[in-house]
This record gives sequence, structure tokens and C-alpha cells, in this order.
Amino acid sequence: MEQSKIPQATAKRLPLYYRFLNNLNHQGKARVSSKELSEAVKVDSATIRRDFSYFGALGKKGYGYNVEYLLGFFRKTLDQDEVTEVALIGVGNLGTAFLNYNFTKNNNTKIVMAFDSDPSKSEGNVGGVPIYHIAELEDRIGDVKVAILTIPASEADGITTRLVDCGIEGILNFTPARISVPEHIRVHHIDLAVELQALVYFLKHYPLDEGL
Amino acid sequence: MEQSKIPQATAKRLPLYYRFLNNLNHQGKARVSSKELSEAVKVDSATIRRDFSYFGALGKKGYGYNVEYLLGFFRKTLDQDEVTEVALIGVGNLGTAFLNYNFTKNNNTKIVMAFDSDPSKSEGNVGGVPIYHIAELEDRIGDVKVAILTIPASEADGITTRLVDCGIEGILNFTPARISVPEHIRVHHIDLAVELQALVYFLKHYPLDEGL
DNA sequence: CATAAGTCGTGATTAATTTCACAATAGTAT
DNA sequence: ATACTATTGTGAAATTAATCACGACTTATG
Ligand SMILES: NC(=O)c1ccc[n+]([C@@H]2O[C@H](COP(=O)([O-])OP(=O)(O)OC[C@H]3O[C@@H](n4cnc5c(N)ncnc54)[C@H](O)[C@@H]3O)[C@@H](O)[C@H]2O)c1
Ligand SMILES: NC(=O)c1ccc[n+]([C@@H]2O[C@H](COP(=O)([O-])OP(=O)(O)OC[C@H]3O[C@@H](n4cnc5c(N)ncnc54)[C@H](O)[C@@H]3O)[C@@H](O)[C@H]2O)c1
Repeated sequence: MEQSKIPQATAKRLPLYYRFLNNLNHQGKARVSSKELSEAVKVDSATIRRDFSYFGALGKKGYGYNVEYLLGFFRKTLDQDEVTEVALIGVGNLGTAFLNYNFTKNNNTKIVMAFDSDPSKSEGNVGGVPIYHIAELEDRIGDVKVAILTIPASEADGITTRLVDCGIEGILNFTPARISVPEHIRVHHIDLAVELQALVYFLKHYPLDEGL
Repeated sequence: MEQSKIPQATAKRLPLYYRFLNNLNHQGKARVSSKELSEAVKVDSATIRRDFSYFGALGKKGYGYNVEYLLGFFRKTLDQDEVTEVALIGVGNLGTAFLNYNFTKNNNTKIVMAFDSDPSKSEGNVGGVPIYHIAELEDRIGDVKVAILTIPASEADGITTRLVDCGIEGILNFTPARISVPEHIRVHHIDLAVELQALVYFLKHYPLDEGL
């Protein structure tokens, strides 16, 4: 918990690096250069070296990085050994998709319960995850600290308040609502409609070259 | 297509502003200040003013912005009057969710067709969108320029090549694969597993305050 | 052992984005 | 009219991120 000096932009790329290193390891590759990594994850090689350097000297000059070592290092850094439990609120179109997927592969997160207000949904399970009625939120949530929000936007504020009262620390919000939370709670918004519109805007208004 | 001087960070926020202005307009509000907007969309008010200023002086000092005027301005800027047609590839968990949703509300994008390799899926429709077999991609796609990719990662490269050959210009990629495309094609990656892992990383490693 | 080729780590630089802070000005009240 | 208040638009500063470019070091090769 010491390296709070790591830039946010770097932190966001770590899971990406980790996943690719994992693939390399499974393929039996022993070494990798920042150049190879760069081509695979589409991040400039200097940026990759800089990112890694925040954690110390992980590679060897003239050689590159040892895949197994680097993977082990990131496993520790990203806490891949302890599983973070997650609750999902709203078992509709999106929620069901997430439950079926459940971020299973090389991931340290697991959706362990879901809630819905529709009584016909709030029983049984989807993808092995038990669904409870939203009225049971406070009773069931236990010490789960992360929630995924896939409810209608109009419900977002009310549910957020309840989650905060339950001691939640992080929310991945898929609703278009920009929710308000106390300062110590982290919210990441993923606004799919905005992403699509932004892509269309870039296509129409930016000269046809260069990525992102 | 002139204002290519608009920062990308600004461009990505435009759809968000547009949506909120639309809400205000429906509520019958006539004026709004950057401070109010800021609270609603969780973007610093100075940033909002700066963003707007790239398009000229849209507000009035001491007063704020006229909602209707601003909305009209952004409608034109964001091409809200012409609908961009989109194709979706891969009618699985995620793809089905998107088809059912179809970005209908105040949006200028519409999924008009979908493709899947599974013969049992590639007939009929989901959410009113016709599903075709992926073999028909080249015949059916017509002049659709934007695609959403919700297929397994292993299929991403092959399908991308075919899309590029069909003249696609933008891809919203939900697979974990970092696809390679010619320079003039724009790809936005939305990597849900990475987003979740990044949130967890921030929770564990960053001091408990301030958002994003 | 000497030389060549490859690659890291990083200081310096550049670019992009956000934020501060305030003069200018429109609206409002008296 | 005048004073007061609110709020913009924007230079300047600060912050954050990306990129360049090269010395130092490792490995491979003859
Ligand atoms: N599906 C998409 O492709 C898509 C795209 C962009 C944004 N979104 C956003 O994601 C969210 C979910 O979308 P969706 O398509 O899955 O919607 P949906 O209507 O299919 O699902 C919402 C689910 O939430 C449940 N629900 C409603 N109120 C609740 C409450 N108070 N507590 C618990 N559960 C409650 C409903 O019963 C339903 O099952 C929405 O905010 C939507 O705007 C969805
Ligand atoms: N579902 C999630 O929550 C989730 C989360 C993170 C990432 N993803 C990624 O999104 C993608 C889709 O996920 P999903 O859960 O919807 O998978 P899925 O397996 O449910 O759906 C994939 C669909 O693609 C179809 N398909 C396979 N090969 C095809 C081809 N060559 N052409 C056309 N269609 C083809 C399959 O028939 C299937 O219907 C995957 O890459 C996955 O890694 C999904």
C-alpha cells in the first residue's frame, strides 16, 4: 500500500500487462522485450518501460524481462492471490451477461451474490451466483466491498445510498446516472452509450489517422 | 469537420453534456450554470467552461448558459439529427444485452444488424434487430461504418480483418484482444475485466479519498 | 576476449489536460 | 442610475502523461 506515487494512468494499464504476461507464460515463453509487449497491448514501448520502472528495475539490459519473474511480481502487486468478492445489483440484460461471464479467467474478482427488485428474478441463481431480493441487501451483503451497478438510472441514487450505508468502498457504475458518494468511496463510471457516441464523434470529426 | 483542434478529452465529455442538457430541457429548465452542470456530471466547473469555450462563447457572464440554445448547439455539433448505423458481431451474453438495449434513448446510433457463427442464433432477431450468419457479413453489411465486437477473443483478429475489408471505419471492441488495424481505422477498447481489476487495485493501493 | 547487437532505465523534453484565479460583464434589485 | 451579485471566458500555472534519445549493461558470437 506504499506506492501511491504510481500514476493513475500506469495503474490502469497493470491488469492489461498482467493478462498478457499470463498468456505468454502459458505459451511457455521465457523472456519478452518491451517492444514485443508494445505490439501486443498497443502501448508505446517507452511507456511500458516507464510503467515498469515505477516498481523498480524488473528487467535486464540487453535481455528484456523474464516472463515468470515479471508475472510473479505483478501477481503480488495486483493481489492476484486473494479474491475480491463483488456484489451485482440489477439482474437485467447487462447484469445477466456479467453473471454468466463472471470474470472467471485469470482474475482475482468474483461476483458472489446478486440482487434484483423483481421477485420473479430474485430466487435461484444465474451462472451459479445466488440472486436475492433487493430488500435483503443489508442482511446479505456481509463484508463485500465492491458492487457492480446494472439497474435503471432512476434507481441509482437510492441504491447507492444503501450500498454506502452497508460500507461499500468501490462501485462500478454502468448506469448513465452520475452518482454522488462520500469522498472516501471510489466510483468508476462505464457509460456505454457515451462510449459509442464518442466513437462516432471521432469518426466524423477527426482526420482519418492515428489510434484512440 | 473543422474543429480538429478540440482536445480528445473534451470530445469524450460532449455526449455526457448533451445527455444532461437534454434532461434539463425536458424538465423545463431555461438556464444552467457551469457550477450546476459540474455537480450533475461530476466534472470540475472550470473544465466545463473550458470545454465549452472551444466552441466559442456560448454563455453569458453573470447568467450562465441558456439550456435550449446550448442543447441546439450540441445537437448540431454531435450530429444528433443523423442516425449512424451500427453492426454488432457476436450475439452472446453481451451482444444480446446490447441488442435488447439498442442505445435507444436520445441517441443518434442504432444497431441495424447483427451476426453470429452459431446457426441456431443466426436467424430471427433479438430486440427487433435481424441476426444473420457471419458468412453473410460481406453481403449484408452494406455501407455500415461502425461495428461492435462481442465475440470470443480468439475470433477477434479474423473478424477484424474481414470488417476492415468491408470498409468499416470504427470498432468498439469488447473482447480482451488488442486488435491490429490499418492507421485510418479507429478502435476503442472497452475491457470490462480490466476496469474491474483496476477498480480493485485503486481500492487497495490508493488512500481513501478523491474520486477516479 | 573482443566485438556486435539488443534492450533496459531514465533524464530531459514535449504534449495534453486540469485547475486557479480574476477581469469583464450581464442580470437583478433598489 | 447605481450598486450588488453571479458567472463567464481565459491567461497563466500546475499537474499529469507520453515520448525521445542515449548511456550502460547483457548476451551472443567468433
Ligand atoms: N443493456 C445495455 O446494453 C446497456 C447499455 C448502456 C447502458 N445501460 C445501462 O445499464 C443499466 C442496466 O441496463 P439493462 O439493459 O440491464 O436494464 P434492464 O432493465 O434489463 O435491467 C435492470 C434490472 O434491474 C432491476 N431493478 C430495477 N430496480 C431495481 C432496484 N431498485 N433494485 C434492484 N434491482 C432493480 C430490474 O428488475 C431489472 O432486472 C441501465 O441503467 C442502462 O441505462 C445498459
Ligand atoms: N459477458 C461479459 O460479461 C464479458 C465481460 C468482459 C469481457 N467480455 C468479452 O466480450 C466478448 C463476448 O463475451 P460473451 O460473454 O458475450 O461471450 P459469448 O460466448 O456469450 O458470446 C460470443 C458469441 O459470439 C459468437 N461467435 C463466436 N465466433 C464467432 C464468429 N467467428 N463470428 C461471429 N460470431 C461468433 C458465439 O456464437 C456467441 O454467440 C468476449 O470476448 C469476452 O471476453 C465479456
